[in-house]
Amino acid sequence: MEVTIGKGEARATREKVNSHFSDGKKTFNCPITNVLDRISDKWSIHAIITLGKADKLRFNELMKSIHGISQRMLTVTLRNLEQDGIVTRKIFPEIPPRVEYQLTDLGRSLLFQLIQLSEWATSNMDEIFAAREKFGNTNSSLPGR
Amino acid sequence: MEVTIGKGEARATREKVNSHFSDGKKTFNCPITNVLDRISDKWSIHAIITLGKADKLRFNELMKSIHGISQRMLTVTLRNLEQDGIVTRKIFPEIPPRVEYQLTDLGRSLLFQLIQLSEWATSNMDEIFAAREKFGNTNSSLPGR
DNA sequence: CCGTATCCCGACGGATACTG
DNA sequence: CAGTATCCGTCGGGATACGG
Repeated sequence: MEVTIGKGEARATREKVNSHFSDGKKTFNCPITNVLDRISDKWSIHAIITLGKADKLRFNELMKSIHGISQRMLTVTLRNLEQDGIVTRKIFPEIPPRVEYQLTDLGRSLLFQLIQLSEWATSNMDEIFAAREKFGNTNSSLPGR
Repeated sequence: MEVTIGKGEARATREKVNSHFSDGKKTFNCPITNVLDRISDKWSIHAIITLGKADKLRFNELMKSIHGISQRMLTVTLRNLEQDGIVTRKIFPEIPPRVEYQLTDLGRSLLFQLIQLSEWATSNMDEIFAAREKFGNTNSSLPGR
């Protein structure tokens, strides 16, 4: 068992959560709805982490690095991230054209959070797969989404 | 500016990312694709954090706490979380029936990550809204998804 | 090379009605 | 109370073709 949060810490954790979400106003203008839903699409996390691995990347380099993404979705994803101030888009007026994408400071601070999340996912993947199989279902990997 | 990662730390961060993602096998059996995509749906994060706030919750209590969720989607979301070993579902054979949902240890360790993410979102929401407006678009809050 | 413009399908998820 | 069952609209996102 990889989980390190003991039974006794459950209450403390709950209090910590409450202290950050009990405000009615914040619930209305919800950070999850307004911010996290934006990066919960199919490709944003991949794009951010890929950019985090390499500093600057060109469009085609991103295409090759993010396995399975289409040209259209890469464009859409990058535009959203740019709009949210998470990546910058620098155009070099050359022929053939070159465009470099790079995380902003804001983007890198988000990257830091996503790394944590990914590490969690990596550490607990086996346990989750086991749980899925135990549940009675067949194919545990490659869920439809 | 809320961002605390300095320019000089960018390289160090990149190395840290690489050390966790450079393995070809892990990229193939990708933790993001296999685990995070699962909780990237419309309601999972809300459900997990809501359960984190209250220890045990009944079905209707979750309905009331998660603003806007439908009966169907709450059921679907909880089943997925249960299947992944993130929540437990305890049925009390009474009349009227009672069902209590609670985070598992695995769920609470995930909750911890999601809190961090939410805190990030809360801290940087203003900056993101500002970036969205600056981009030239109108409504910055309440994106369609 | 780096996109945009269309077309289109499949799923996500809401609304509603019904059951143990 | 805690769900299922069904219907159905919306839109995320893939494939393809074209443009600067």
